[in-house]
Amino acid sequence: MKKKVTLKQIARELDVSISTVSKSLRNSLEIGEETRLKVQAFAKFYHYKPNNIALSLKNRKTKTIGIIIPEIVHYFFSTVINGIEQIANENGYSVIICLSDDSFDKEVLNMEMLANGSIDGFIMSLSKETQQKGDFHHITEVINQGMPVVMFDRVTNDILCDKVIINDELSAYGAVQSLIDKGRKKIALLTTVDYVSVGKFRTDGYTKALRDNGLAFDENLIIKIENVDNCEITIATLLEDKAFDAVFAVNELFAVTIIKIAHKMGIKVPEDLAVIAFTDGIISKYSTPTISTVTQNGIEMGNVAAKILIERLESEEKELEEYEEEIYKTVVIETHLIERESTN
Amino acid sequence: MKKKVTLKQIARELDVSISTVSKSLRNSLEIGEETRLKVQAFAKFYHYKPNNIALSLKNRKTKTIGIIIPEIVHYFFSTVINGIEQIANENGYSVIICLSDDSFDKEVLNMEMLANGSIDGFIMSLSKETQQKGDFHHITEVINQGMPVVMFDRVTNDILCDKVIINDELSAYGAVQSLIDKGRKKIALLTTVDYVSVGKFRTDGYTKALRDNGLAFDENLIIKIENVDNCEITIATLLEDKAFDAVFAVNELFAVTIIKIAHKMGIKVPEDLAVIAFTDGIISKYSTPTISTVTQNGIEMGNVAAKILIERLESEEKELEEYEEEIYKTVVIETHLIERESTN
DNA sequence: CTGAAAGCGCTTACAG
DNA sequence: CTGAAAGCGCTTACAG
Repeated sequence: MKKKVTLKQIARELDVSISTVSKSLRNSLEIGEETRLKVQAFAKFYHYKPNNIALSLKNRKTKTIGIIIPEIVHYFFSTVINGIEQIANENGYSVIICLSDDSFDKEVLNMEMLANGSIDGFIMSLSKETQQKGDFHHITEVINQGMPVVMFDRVTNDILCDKVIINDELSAYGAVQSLIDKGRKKIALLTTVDYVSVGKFRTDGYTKALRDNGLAFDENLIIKIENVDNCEITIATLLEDKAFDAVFAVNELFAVTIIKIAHKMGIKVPEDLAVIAFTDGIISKYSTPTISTVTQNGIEMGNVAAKILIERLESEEKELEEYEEEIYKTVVIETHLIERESTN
Repeated sequence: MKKKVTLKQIARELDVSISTVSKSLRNSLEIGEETRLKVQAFAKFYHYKPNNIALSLKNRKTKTIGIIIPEIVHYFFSTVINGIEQIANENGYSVIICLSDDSFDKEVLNMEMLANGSIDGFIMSLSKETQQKGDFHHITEVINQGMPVVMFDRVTNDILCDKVIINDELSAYGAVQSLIDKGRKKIALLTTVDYVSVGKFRTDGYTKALRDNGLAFDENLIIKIENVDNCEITIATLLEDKAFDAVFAVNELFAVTIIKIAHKMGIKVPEDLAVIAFTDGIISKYSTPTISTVTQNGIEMGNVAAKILIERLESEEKELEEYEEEIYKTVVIETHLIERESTN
């Protein structure tokens, strides 16, 4: 068990000062070539690597990014993490991930934990509960301390910071329009209870598309699902009545659920019922029939979020404390429609 | 922009020494009550929180766990992370996650990066490439430095450390047996090229189940898939010949693929073809028909892995360097069969 | 060309 | 009861 070697040990071993070792390893020309090479050879032999923690303390930056997301077992979020990780690694950053489990308290706790020096900046997506409460003090606080925050997907207008989002309303509009273009007239909306920002915007897009196309808006065709495992009867009743010939689901889980119910009832998708879903994931790709979706490019969201954060981090170094007004940007990532079997 | 407050600032403000502040905040009875309360009140008011990095450096432990996995966009691994995170948080640890992308080089890089003081111990699952190469020097090195490693799922016998696995062979055996119990005679195996340890074990279980039941082993019924997007013809040909009436797939992606091909050809699942898959995930649950699977309880694997690691971390503190032989354990997590529509 | 000193933010054994 | 000192592992401005 050979413990990691430190500058101190190398110094003692080689009978020089710690400063000399440090400078040699950083290739300072202050140090004579002979000594420098000797130290470097020795360090290499013992696999010397500087201690990250010591560097962090000294430099007052950790070269790590904190990510806080509601859920990791969720294709979209995993995808975003992938995107962040990619850019982070390219720039010599690590990522430390905390899950809020959609709980306000966990989100606060995790942020406080990470904010105490462990990371240089945050990339986060709000928990449902946080959106519900509308309490963002923990985020304000972190920002006030000078730690940059980039929000993605589930963001809020109440916080001034960089944001990476998609245009939920417009994308929903496009999805519904595509159904209309295929001649569907009675389009239902399968949505959640609406305190989550994105759910609301998607509903808005749906409503607008109907209106712009002169289609009647029918309150009864807005189906709010609280619990997926428990919505079969409601949906079955509506299907029974042939109340609609197409459905726009705000997520793929809802989409596959209605497809399965329809299947059981002998209703054919897409012939009798066209289905389109928001958020492209694993389910849509492998469902039978495969499901048309609006893709949220998670990788790209992650990439962009990481780039913005890192840029801010690195620029801070120079213009330290220049009191120009902070100018935050909101980047809108393009979505697009993937047409699959469910809309034929 | 009020930067985080430090002990030093509090000390200056209150005109006492840094030591006094530190002790007061840690409630040392060395300090007089009056001073202690005064300091505490002040600290509270300014939201003082100790700097994690400084603590890490001082204590020579970071209270964070490094996780290295091949892929995060993969239900099983996300699930394990969830399990780890849960236990970690309960014990005041954070997790820092790195992805190897199934690349040996990235795995090595990430390990070296984290090993330089950023974390106290590893939980990891080997990348495919690492398993292929059989090169584990990076892991040995970390262990030699005294940093505990817990491996899960994709492990190797070449490294002595704690492990959390399932019994792949036995579980595969069980899955195949269940098909036999339902009267299936010609059972195909849908598998990968076999350098990944678990793939091999699952194949062994398949073979053994056939043998124990006196069923003929037919080389032609072992279908090795290199690329899922590209296997349709092979499978279709075999299906055409009615070469088999059941299939055991080593993952759910293969299972859903064969179901879709069968569906196209008018072959009924489960009537004409029963399908069972290894690893329960999102796809199996929402496929049509839903797919019977062997579940790998990722949450539990994560829980157990985290518990083992933390226990080792905390026990190290006491018996520091007691040179008793390290005794490593391998925990086998129970799997079980979830019967769904695909095996009726 | 080399090294002692100060410092990043903290803790703790030791003096007083 | 309070504080100065040493130290975790490093870097760098400053002496010599």
